[in-house]
Amino acid sequence: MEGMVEENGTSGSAEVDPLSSPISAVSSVQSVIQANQQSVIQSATGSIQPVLTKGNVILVSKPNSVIQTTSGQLQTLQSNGRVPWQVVEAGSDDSLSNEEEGGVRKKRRELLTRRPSYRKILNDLGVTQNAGMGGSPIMGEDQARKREMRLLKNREAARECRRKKKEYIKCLENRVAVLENQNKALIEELKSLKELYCQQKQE
DNA sequence: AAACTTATGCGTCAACCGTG
DNA sequence: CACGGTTGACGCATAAGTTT
Repeated sequence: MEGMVEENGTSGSAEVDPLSSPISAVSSVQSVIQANQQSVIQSATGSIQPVLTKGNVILVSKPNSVIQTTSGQLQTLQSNGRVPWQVVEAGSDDSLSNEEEGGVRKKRRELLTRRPSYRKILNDLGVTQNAGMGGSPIMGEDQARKREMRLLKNREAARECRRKKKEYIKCLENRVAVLENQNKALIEELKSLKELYCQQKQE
C-alpha cells in the first residue's frame, strides 16, 4: 500500500517534507533555545519564515504550511484565512472510558452524518443510473465533460487536502514533543533553584 | 496458511464559504 | 447568485499485523 503508485505517476514521497528537509536560513527569530534541550521557535511577526529548532523540529518555509505564531497557536495558512481541523478542547474525549468513548463517537457520528447521496437514494429506490435521464446528446456530452473536469479537480484537491492535513498533524505532534521537553526542563530548573535557595537560606 | 482485524490512502459526494 | 476551492464523511481497496 505504501508503495502504491498514483495514477499521475507520482507518489506522495515526491514532495519535500518540510519537517525533514534541511534548513537554509533563520532570520531574526524570537526563540527559546537552551543548551541540551529542544525549543520552540516563534515568529515575532507571525509571518512565515524558515524556522529551525533542535531535536523535535518544526520547520516551516512554505506557504500553505503549518506555522507557529507568538500567540502559540498552530494554524495552517489559507488564503481565505480559515483554520481547518479544529483541535478538540482538552477534557472532551480524553477523560472518557473506552465504553463511553464508543458511545460518544457513535453519537457524534450521528450528528455529523449527512443525508445520503442522490446516487445512494436512487440505488435504494432501485432506480438504475441513466434511466429516464433524457436531454440532447450534445448537452449530455458537455455535462459529462464538465463532470469529468470536476472530478479530476476534486481528486487533486482531495490529495492536496490530505497532504496538508498530515502536515498539520505532524506539526501538532512535534509541538507536543517540544512542549513536553520544555516542561521537563522548567521543572528541572525549578528544582535546582529551590535547592539553591535552601542552601543559601541555611548559610 | 487461512481468516480476521487494523491502518492507510484513494475517489467521490455534499456542504460550506469566499469571490467576481 | 453562480462558480470554484476546501474539506468532512463515506465506502472501497490493499497492505500489514494478529489470531485461530
